[in-house]
Amino acid sequence: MRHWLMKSEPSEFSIDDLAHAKHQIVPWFGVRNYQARNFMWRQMSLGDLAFFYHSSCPEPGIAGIVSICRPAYADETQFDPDGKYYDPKASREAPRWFNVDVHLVKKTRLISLAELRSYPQLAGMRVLQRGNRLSITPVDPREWAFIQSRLNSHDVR
DNA sequence: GCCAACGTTGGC
DNA sequence: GCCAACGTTGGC
Repeated sequence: MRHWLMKSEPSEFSIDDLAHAKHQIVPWFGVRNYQARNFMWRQMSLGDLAFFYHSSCPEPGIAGIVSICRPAYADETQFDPDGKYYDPKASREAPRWFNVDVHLVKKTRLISLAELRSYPQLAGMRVLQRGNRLSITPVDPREWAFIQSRLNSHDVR
């Protein structure tokens, strides 16, 4: 099982939106970057866990945990000529973009970007690297475990 | 709003 | 295949 971090702009789709979604399951549609697509398409498996990260907002950071509950399939939004995710080069016979479905495991306290940066144990995290823009990144098992320990601790922050 | 970093596009 | 121009991301 692998671990991931998946970014979403809360103004587009937040952890609370997921909490209120039917069955707390949504397709992770709209990814239009090949590297991120390939992670979903080629490497994500049923049961993988991911941090749900809020980006481009007043308080960026980890806001929850989700599980991958359906492996990659063609992203429906690429076929909608009226939608903002339409891709004229994609067809049903040869789809370009794929998405998984994610299921809410739990909301967590917000672990802010600043807090993540404060831990030397996380210095190698992709999401903390300068210039990182990738919306889906793998998370090292040790980094995953460390963040879990911060979520479980009763430290006041 | 600014700007650094990065990905994509398209002319050659 | 190169690379300049352009668009997007995302923190600040």
